Formats: sequence, structure tokens, C-alpha cells
Amino acid sequence: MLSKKAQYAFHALSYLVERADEGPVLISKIAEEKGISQKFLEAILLELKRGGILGSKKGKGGGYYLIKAPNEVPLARVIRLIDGPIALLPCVSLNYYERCDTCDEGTCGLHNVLAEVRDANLKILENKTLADIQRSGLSR
Amino acid sequence: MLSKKAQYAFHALSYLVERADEGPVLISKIAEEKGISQKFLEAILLELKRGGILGSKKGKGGGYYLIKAPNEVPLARVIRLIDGPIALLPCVSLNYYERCDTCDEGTCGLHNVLAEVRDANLKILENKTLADIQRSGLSR
DNA sequence: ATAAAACCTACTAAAACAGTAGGGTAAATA
DNA sequence: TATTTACCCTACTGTTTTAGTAGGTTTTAT
Repeated sequence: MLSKKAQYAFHALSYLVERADEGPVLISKIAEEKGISQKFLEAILLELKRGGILGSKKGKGGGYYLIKAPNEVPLARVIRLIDGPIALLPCVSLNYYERCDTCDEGTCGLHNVLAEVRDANLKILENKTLADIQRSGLSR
Repeated sequence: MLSKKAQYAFHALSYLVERADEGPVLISKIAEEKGISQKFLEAILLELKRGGILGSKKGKGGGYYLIKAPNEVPLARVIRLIDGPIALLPCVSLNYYERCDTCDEGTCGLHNVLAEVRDANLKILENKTLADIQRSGLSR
């Protein structure tokens, strides 16, 4: 399950894609428009900035903005940044790998199935981008 | 991510598949063999029983046993029983559906992508069964 | 300078996760 | 029928994660 944080991130990003040509957008504007607590959203946008997805400008006329084309930001990247691993177990994660102490990878049947699940997920989430969740819009 | 509980469930089930022809297996035996806290495992096996995956026998010579052929128990069923929804959001879940208050399903781009992800997951998890995680074994 | 806006640190309440503790109850065997 | 075996049930506990809140600091445009 995606966290609320990740959901908010997608809503905010979607909004920023819509307004991509209008310069920096205020946190308060996004929060209001999307019905998200402003303070909570602040933390989320900051993470997205640190993760290299957004840029920001301080002071008057400031705000947040995309620093890449929407079709260059895969959904997998956002999920990993906000929620962490996409795989069902650390021992099958590509980006957050941890050795499994309860199974011998390679001969573990569960491991193999979960790796298959991971690949199926990534095939979609690495190829679908912010541009793809835009179609007809994320409302609210 | 799968919970520890779900991982233990798979380990225990895998063990029961191996010993399917030996009659009821003791909780204590499984716990010891797989390195799981016995009391915690008790709760898990009980859930699997209530979920219609395992049977049990009390008293001397008692224990837990599979009540179906391994290839008749899809992994999805175990995951749903122990961890709940497989989908990334309630609004795209088949078994734990909840209406989404922040998007208009049908026109929501995120919804559509996540439904695609769900289908890809289920295609694997509904077709792979306990028999499939058996190959070369889940060791300890 | 001053106002506007992002930035940063710290705290908190509630829920979920991962167990523990301690008996109660049913079924076999003797 | 007595006793042991082994599952069944309720309640509690500590830790971590989630989902925020509060309040102050820094930067920038005017």
C-alpha cells in the first residue's frame, strides 16, 4: 500500500505538471487546491526537491516547480523516494537490497516468485511517468 | 512489503507441504525448525486455519496440516489473509475496495496505472501456489 | 528594511507491527 | 476416568511507522 505521503506527492506533482508553464507554485496554493495539510505538504515537497524531482525558489514570487519534463519522471522514482522499496521483501529489492537471513536466495522458491512480481511491477512503474497520470487528470 | 507474519506464514506452509504425508505437525516442531517464536507462530497458524488453508487436530498426536493440495493454494490467498490488500491503494483493490475521496476513478490517471499494476501482480500471485515456492525449498 | 516565501528542528498522537504471558479447552492414551 | 498433550483464546507490552503540528530561521524581491 502507498502511504498518504506518497499519494499527496502524486497529487502535488500532478498539479505542478498542469501548471508547468506558470513558474514557481506556492506550497499554500497546492495545499489548498488539493486539500492537503500545508505543513505536511511542505515536508513532502522538500523530499521531492532533495530527491531531484523538484526545484524551488525562496522569497517573494517563490514556490516549487518541476525540473524535468513530466515524461522523464517514472512513477517508480517517486514511490522509492517517498515510501522506499517497491519489492515485497528486502532480499528481492534492487534499490534497497538486504540479505535474507531466513532463506537461501537462488534456491528459495518464494524469492524467485517475488523477484518475478518485482519485475512485473517495475516494468510498469519504470515506464509510466508523471505524464501518464495526467490523462484526464487527478481531480480534487 | 510483506510483514514478518506473512513471511513466517510462508515458511510454515512450506514446511507443511514438505511433511504433507506425515500427518499433523506440531507447532513447536515448525517453530523450532524454522526459527520462529512459538507463541507468535500459534497465532499465525490459527489465522491460516480460520482462513481455510490449514486444518488442525488437538490432543496427543495432534498438530497442523494442509487441507488442500499445495497447487490449489495461490500465494495471493495467503497474502490477503495475513497482510490484507495486494493493491497499492484501496480504490484499486478487488478484495478490500474502498472508494477514493481524493480522485474521480475512471478519469484518474493514477488510478488507471495502479489498476494495471494490480493486474500484473495478481496474474502472478493468483497463479503461483504453495507448490511453486517449494522448488528446491525454502531453507532456514 | 520589510514582507513573503521556502527551510529546518523538534515534538506528538495514533495506529500498526512484532511479539509475550498465562491460562482454557478438547482429545487421546492409559 | 485421570492425565497428559497440544491446540485455542484473551489480554497485555514495547517498538516502529505514520501522519501530522508548532514554531522559529533563512533567503529573496520590492
